[in-house]
Amino acid sequence: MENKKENFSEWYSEIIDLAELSDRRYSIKGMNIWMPYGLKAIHAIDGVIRKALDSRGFSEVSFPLLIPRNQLEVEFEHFKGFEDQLFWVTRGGKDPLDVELALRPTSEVAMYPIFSLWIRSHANLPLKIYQIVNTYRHETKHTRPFIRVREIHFFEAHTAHESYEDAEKQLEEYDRTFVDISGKLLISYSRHRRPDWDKFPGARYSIAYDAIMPDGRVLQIGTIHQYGDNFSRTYGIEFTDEEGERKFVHQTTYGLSERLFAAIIAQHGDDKGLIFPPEIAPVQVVVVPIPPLGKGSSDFLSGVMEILSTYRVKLDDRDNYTPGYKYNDWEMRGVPFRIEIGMKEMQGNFVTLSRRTGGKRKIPVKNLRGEMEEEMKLMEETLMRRSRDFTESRTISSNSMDQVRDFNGVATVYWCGSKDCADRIEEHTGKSCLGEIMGDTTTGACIVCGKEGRLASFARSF
RNA sequence: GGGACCGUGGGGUAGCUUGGUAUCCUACCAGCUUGGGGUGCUGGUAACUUGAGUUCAAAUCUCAACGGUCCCA
Repeated sequence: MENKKENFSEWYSEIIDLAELSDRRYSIKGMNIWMPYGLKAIHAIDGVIRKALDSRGFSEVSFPLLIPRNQLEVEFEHFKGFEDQLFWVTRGGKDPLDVELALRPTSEVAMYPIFSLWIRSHANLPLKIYQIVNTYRHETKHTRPFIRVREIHFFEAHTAHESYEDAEKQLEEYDRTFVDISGKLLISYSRHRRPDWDKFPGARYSIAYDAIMPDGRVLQIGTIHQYGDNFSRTYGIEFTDEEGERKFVHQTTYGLSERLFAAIIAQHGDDKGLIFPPEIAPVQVVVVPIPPLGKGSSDFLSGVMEILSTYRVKLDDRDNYTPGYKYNDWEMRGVPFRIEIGMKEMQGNFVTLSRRTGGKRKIPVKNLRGEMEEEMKLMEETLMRRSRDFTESRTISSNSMDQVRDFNGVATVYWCGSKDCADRIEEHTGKSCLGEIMGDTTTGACIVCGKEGRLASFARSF
């Protein structure tokens, strides 16, 4: 393996290749193949997201992929934001289409005309739906698996509310949702209110979740948007309130994507390869038999497999590979736990458990079920702590432009909020403005102009 | 948008300057061997992005297309 800290880019593409997460050899740039192992992982991530949303009253839907041009061009600001990245379907068979169809870059425009049919009265509100679908953006920049692709494995929640205040409360619920999700994926992140010039096209304002990667750059792994009534006025999404008055709904969205997977790979992996959080590991425990085993081995092995059957467990009984090869192979693939079973284990009626994060111990077979549960929890704690420590090590607060420039990571500074000052900082440091840090209430002198400002982050980003 | 570089078996590469037999590693297949941290040996399959040009002869030189990478805005 490449050294992860020294050359993240190479490490990243090498591990995706070796662990068989994604095949990049498809002939369209930025459109990769989900291989079985990678697909299992992203489906598990989907599962974590579904659980977090379903438990909060969201319902899953699925809208069509194609959006007619006329429907798209109605909301000008939104359209303009995506215009340069749209894929178009222009023909049906040999004949040109009367109305050209765009592949959704996101689904506001597909959904909202239908929202106006679904929503009649306050009794229909709040409307809370989500979908997990592919979206399409014609990226021209450097594409890389899970980070920048043209066919995106996308998650989007959409809500509609009676009032702006209700919509604001929804944003807080999204935050709690993301605490749940990131707590299972064990990734650390920070929250920023994106500057006005960088908000989602059509939004009142946008909040982003940013994760730091090993090379010090930042990856936006999630966004929440307050739309107010920007879209409902355009698409005529009205309801009758309790007083019989017609009003426009206030809307929000919440977007996540396969970039979560990228963050997991990046924040947990090491020089041996991947480390999967137990919750989403395609294989949680691998059992490696160590020959020669002798009599009774199949009973012993199947007994252990039975005890572990509540987990995603795999018995590696390939006989053309040595145990050492298998250790390295499964470690590279990020399996959290390995159980070794040889003659010694069979005679002593125990197993040897090895953690991907380091350390081995012997566990009597009769205690295995309970101990495994404990070990899973411990592993989660270890990975979460590592991820937080890592993020902390890549973050500084500073009041020196040179230090902001030279630090390889995220620098937080006081910033007055003006575009001019952000431009000055970006120019001097090569880092771009992520926006004000959410939840921080301190104030200080802007690093550029000296006026009162709030704490904001600057970093190179993907 | 501007510039630079690169396309050789599944992956990574040598060869290109000076035109002629395509190298090595890895992966894969078969067999034997081995097995508590990437066993070893033997044999085998498999490649010059595409098109045009120059030439007796092109991976190599020229032009174009397509694909990719990196840097700058």
